[in-house]
Amino acid sequence: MTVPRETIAQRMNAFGKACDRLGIKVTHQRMEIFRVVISTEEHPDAVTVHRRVKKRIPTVSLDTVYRNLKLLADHGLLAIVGMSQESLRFDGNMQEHHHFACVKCGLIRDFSSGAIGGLTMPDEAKTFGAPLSLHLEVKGICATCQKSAKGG
Amino acid sequence: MTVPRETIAQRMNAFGKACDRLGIKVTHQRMEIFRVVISTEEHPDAVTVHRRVKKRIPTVSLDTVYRNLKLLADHGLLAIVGMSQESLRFDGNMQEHHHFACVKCGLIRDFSSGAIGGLTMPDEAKTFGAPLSLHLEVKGICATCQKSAKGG
DNA sequence: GCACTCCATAGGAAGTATTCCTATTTAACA
DNA sequence: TGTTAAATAGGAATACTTCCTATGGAGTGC
Repeated sequence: MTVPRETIAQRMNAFGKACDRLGIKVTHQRMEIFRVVISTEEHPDAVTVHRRVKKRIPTVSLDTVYRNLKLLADHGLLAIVGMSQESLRFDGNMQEHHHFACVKCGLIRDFSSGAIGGLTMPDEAKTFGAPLSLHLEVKGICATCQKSAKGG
Repeated sequence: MTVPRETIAQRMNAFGKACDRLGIKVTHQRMEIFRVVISTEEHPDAVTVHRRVKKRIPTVSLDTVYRNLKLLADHGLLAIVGMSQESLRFDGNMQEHHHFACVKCGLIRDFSSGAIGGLTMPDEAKTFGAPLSLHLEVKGICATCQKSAKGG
């Protein structure tokens, strides 16, 4: 349930190299923020990360935590769970369906899939409690954003 | 791409009946809020819903929109997309994995699944743009919340 | 029609979450 | 060390959501 010490050490090592490769500085704050996130399986929010980083760096600001979490997510070192930076979205389609979500503009579209229609609840999900629903979440770039990227 | 007029009419009809069944009043505001959400496939946020409802009911308040969207979601007439009312969550696990999310307490846990490991991108998802990633989102009640529900 | 009751609403205030602004600090590198 | 561009702290500003409370309105019994 906890992340092994050696796994963390390995990833901290890889982190330094990744920063060099990406041309971003390896600051004390940045390292500790990354360490907090990879050291837990509980998917903390920014305020939680901030609280934990403050134990080592009491003056770290919340803005720095946000800035770095987003930067690291942009570079693929972390992931943002759920809809990124969006407000709540509402869906009037109550039939079983899946989602395509554009990571650029936040567009969300429903689809249903013949091939995936008969998806069954994986046993692994049952170990956490009682599953209620199951759907696919596809992230990608929507056609509109693809076009505007070419244009720009 | 747009929702057919008759589908909307049918669902508005069913909406009235559902409200009666649930013992909640069919107010003008509530009807228009519902109508806005079922009339589009774009998964609007609360502010967008508010803006559209105001075209018909200029004095409608944002609070009313929020209150009703949540009420209708609670009763299963609408769905909330993504993590409900939560702040951003960060994930240090960059291997392919799926999520179990507790709808009560917001707990999120990763799992990987042998059975679902070889999931392939459904063709339907490609019609919206370029898919980048694919994962399962399981919603349910975690073991802890199950226990406390029994206790209470 | 009138009073009563309860649910729903408007509008603004309050509470969170996130981002912006800018003077200062610091990592990286010669 | 000195230089420089990137990064930071801390507070202000913004955005999103919920709370508070007086008011409104539908249904019920009279």
